[in-house]
Amino acid sequence: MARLSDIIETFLKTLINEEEGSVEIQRNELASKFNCVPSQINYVISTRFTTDKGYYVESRRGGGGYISIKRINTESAGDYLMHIITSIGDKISQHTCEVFINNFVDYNIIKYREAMLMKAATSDKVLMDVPIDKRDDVRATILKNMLMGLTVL
Amino acid sequence: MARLSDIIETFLKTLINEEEGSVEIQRNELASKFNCVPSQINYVISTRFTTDKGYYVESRRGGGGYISIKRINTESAGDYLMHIITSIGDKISQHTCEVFINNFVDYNIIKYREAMLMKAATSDKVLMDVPIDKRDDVRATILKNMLMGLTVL
DNA sequence: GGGTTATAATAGTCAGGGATAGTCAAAAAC
DNA sequence: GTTTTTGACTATCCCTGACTATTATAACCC
Repeated sequence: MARLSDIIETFLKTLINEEEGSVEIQRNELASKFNCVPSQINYVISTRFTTDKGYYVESRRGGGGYISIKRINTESAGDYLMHIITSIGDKISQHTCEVFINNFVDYNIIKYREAMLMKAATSDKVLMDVPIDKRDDVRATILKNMLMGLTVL
Repeated sequence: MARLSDIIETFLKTLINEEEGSVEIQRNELASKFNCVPSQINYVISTRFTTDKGYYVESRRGGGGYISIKRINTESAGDYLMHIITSIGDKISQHTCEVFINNFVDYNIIKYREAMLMKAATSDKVLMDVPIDKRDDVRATILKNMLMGLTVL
């Protein structure tokens, strides 16, 4: 019962690693390789290869069309973190928060144990005593403050 | 006749033992195995597989959704951490919290960066939006949950 | 040849259906 | 009175397909 979208995601990420950061595909070709409708490729890309997750996607229609995916260069983790910090608004849901944290791990910005700490500090479970209308605010504050702490190092 | 929730609890714990610490289930499937409504699975998990009891739960909805339960590793530093966790009361001031964290670093339980994260997540600055009479409770919860996270592995 | 138009070859969008899991409060059981 | 059980309602995720948009190239006309 493996989800096809996950398989395609993994396939693309492997390709990106092999190609050192970028890959160019043809939508229909990839779709037929995985026996799915072409639009599922769009679905995978729009849910897994977003800017927030550190990817840059370009495409072109018509004859010789293509989709190219590039991993954003994260040489200076500090800059990337600052970018993320400023992009986080005043509120953030637990889910979105986890997505961010998982990405930091993917990009080797934080370690697994650090991710566990961050998730533990921003889970709904931990914020039970915070009024529900304030919960996402507190979470955003905690997350941003932890990230700020990392940029200092 | 034992209560159904207890039976399901035992079943899951047996599975976790067989699978060496973790198990992945489908909510509806498990519910139909025990002839109960799916939400009873949620009840069992939220009452028997809590962080306090040493479990870590993740899930995903939609096609191919699942619920995964992991038992927290209680070996090595885990025992010491568990001891600390139980010694922390329901409330803790920012100052006491920092003393704890500094000690963890001194005793090589956590690294410097991890300490930064923990302090960032438990500072008064970050808990501004939490009603003052709840602040020390939330801080204690966050601290304990972060420490629990470290015992997972 | 140069410009215009038709055709084929792509990719994008969006709304809907099905498959899960989550929440919450009432009812039932203990 | 507390814990367990239930079910209606909600939220989320994946997959599909019809319809649209864009691009390159071939065909056509002058």
